[in-house]
Amino acid sequence: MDEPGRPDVTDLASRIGRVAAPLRSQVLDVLREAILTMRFAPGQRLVERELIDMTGVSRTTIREVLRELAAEGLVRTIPQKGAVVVSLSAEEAEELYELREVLEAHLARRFVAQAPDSALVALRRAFTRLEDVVERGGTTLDIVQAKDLVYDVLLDGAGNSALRASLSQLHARVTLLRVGSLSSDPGRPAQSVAEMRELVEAVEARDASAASAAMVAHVRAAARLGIAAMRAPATAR
Amino acid sequence: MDEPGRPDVTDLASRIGRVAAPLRSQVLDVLREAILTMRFAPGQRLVERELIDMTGVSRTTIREVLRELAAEGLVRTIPQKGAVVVSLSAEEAEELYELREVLEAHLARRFVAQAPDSALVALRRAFTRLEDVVERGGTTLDIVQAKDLVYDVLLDGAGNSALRASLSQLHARVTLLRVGSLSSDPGRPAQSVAEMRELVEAVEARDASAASAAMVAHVRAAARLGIAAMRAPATAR
DNA sequence: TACTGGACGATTGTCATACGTTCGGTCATG
DNA sequence: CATGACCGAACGTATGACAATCGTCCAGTA
Repeated sequence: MDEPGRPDVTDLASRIGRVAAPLRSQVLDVLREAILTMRFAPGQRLVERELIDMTGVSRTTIREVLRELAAEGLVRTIPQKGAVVVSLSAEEAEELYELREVLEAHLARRFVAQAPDSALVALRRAFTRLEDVVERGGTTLDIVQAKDLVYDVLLDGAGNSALRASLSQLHARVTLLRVGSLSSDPGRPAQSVAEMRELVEAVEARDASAASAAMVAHVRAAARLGIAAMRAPATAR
Repeated sequence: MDEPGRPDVTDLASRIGRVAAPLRSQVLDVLREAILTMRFAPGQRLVERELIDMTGVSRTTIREVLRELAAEGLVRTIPQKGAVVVSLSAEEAEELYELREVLEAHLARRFVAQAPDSALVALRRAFTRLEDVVERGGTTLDIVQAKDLVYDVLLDGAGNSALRASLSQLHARVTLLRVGSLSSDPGRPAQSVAEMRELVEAVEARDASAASAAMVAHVRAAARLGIAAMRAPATAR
């Protein structure tokens, strides 16, 4: 793949070409972020006019972004009423966690089966970072980010972009609960780290079944808390 | 479910409310259909102006639809160049089939585990229909539709809408190959039916493992042909 | 008082138009 | 033949407009 004597053109292209980031995608990122960090609460209406004032872009752009968010499953578009931030029912939450279980179990297997050694190193590094953040009591946001990084490494190593796409979408939707579940129980982050340690060690031992099992255990634990936390506060509907 | 003495309000609502089907969603359906039936070939550019002339709707609407198609993974939007019908590389095809394998194996298990008897009946009926269509040599489109019906029953019975959403998206993307793989080999449809018969019988025997295995076998067989067919004609890229 | 009916404002759905920017190809020129 | 200026096509974004719809408030009536 590499041509040693020549400068890496690909890298140049990615650096130069991207100065012109489509305005639309920037807005998309901002709004997605706002939803996932609960700056927009589930159930909240996203009125076009307000988004326009908020972002400074035209209605055209806003509307296109809302379509994308809808297709990603982060907002629901009610005819003649507009976009509303998705709020999950307990049932839907269970369904999502069930899917995560299946996909992440596969992710673990895939990673063990075919990740190069460099990916193992990266995984250990990302996990250590997660440990650090949790130990020194980072904010929920910090923890989530560190965790996302771990997943990122896993997805890279698994080398299946379709899996990445599906899981990313799933994670985004589950995140609408995860913030709640992580912050609800002070002991959860540490527990979560312990679960991931199981995973990392199984992976390093190249034990696919153990890794898969550890991942399933992790998702199940998250699911238990996530769903419990959601049944309790009775999110109106 | 039925209240014999009273008119069915739900039905009325679904009949009346839907007269005002958002124009946008109609266009979305039409374009999606056109892509999945290869009326738009993979790699083909979708020029906004042409779509406008073709559908009679405004550019605004067309663009919003294109955003949704992009988020669904059916078109790719190249900055400053516009929408292009996705064309899968052999690698991506393999990734998609791998995912299908995982998700459909789970689908089979879920169905066995929790589908009500009525779903079993529906499954048998849908499968019989598929048999019929294949036996009397229906068109590729007929076969695909009959098969989609089988999957629909399976997804209904599994009762996980998130799984349905993920698999639907996957199927849509795989369909960009499937038409080719089904029509390439005259014996394939019959073989495919045989594989599904395994599945149906395993399901009827309430044997989750067998059902899952049958499903995996089915997907693998489809994958083998689909990928082979795609490496052969060298789809330009 | 409670209910019906209608007016009104807010917001979405859709359209038409406009303009700067970028990409790709043509064509003249050295 | 290669280079660079030129030009048209198409996209990205913005603006303004108007009908249709939904929710709400208010007045009139039983």
